[in-house]
Amino acid sequence: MNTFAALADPTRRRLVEELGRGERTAGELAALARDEFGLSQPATSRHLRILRDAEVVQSRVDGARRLYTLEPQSLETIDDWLDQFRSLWSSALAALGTEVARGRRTPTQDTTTTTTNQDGVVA
Amino acid sequence: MNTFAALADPTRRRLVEELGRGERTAGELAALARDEFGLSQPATSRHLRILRDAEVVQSRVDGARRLYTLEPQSLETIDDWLDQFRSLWSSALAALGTEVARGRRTPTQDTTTTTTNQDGVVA
DNA sequence: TGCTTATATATGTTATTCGTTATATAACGG
DNA sequence: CCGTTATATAACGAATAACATATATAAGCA
Repeated sequence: MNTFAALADPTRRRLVEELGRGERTAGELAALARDEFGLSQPATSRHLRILRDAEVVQSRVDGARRLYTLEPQSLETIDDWLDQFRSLWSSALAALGTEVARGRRTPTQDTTTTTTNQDGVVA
Repeated sequence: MNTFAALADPTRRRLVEELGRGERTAGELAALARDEFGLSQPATSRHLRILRDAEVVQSRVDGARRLYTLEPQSLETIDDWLDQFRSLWSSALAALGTEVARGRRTPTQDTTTTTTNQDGVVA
């Protein structure tokens, strides 16, 4: 789960967003990072290396260029990690669950036959 | 989107996972980090501060204890960010999209009336 | 071949991160 | 009140991160 660290940097997230729209050359990505963040070409190259090492992106050679593509599986890993928390916000019961977990004794409305991950809630 | 940085550390992810199961005291979390990572109490306290600053967790005072709870909205932010990429893996067409984006001329099977984010695919 | 373009790596600097030990703060129990 | 418990902060060092400038590598082209 090195992926989180790779995405911890705003520049890298921006590069990943761009690659979400399709394949890009290193030069196109460097231009983007220069325009939006004022970064030098080597700086972007370093960011791309970090993304490559984390397998968030992949590159292939095309003559003198390097073409980068997103590796969606890496993002899916994060999505999978989030699964264990999704019940805490995705259902209508999320707010209730939060209330109860924080010690409220009288939730707004009674709810039977439900489960959440938070303590103090019916399991 | 400071959240990614907060979750970049494995110890902090573990603490968040634990808090996903319900409210915990700082001491319980410190014990967990000590047992699983060999960390000192101050080290865990620092991790908790980082999670607090990033609003991934919240704490409240209970006598001499601090009770920590997860702030699920922060995780939802990540989930929302992932939305723009989800089509790249969630559908059966994801693999096909990848193929085409990478320059394959003859996908395994024809698919009409679909859209993906990747270049070279029907929009 | 030799200049130019495209991209990566090297180097040095500064800022940040993460850990430890030591210490402060505040509540608790006798 | 005092010792103990619970937790945070201070101080410091080692490792890492991120940037710029300079340079290497290799392809493209006249």
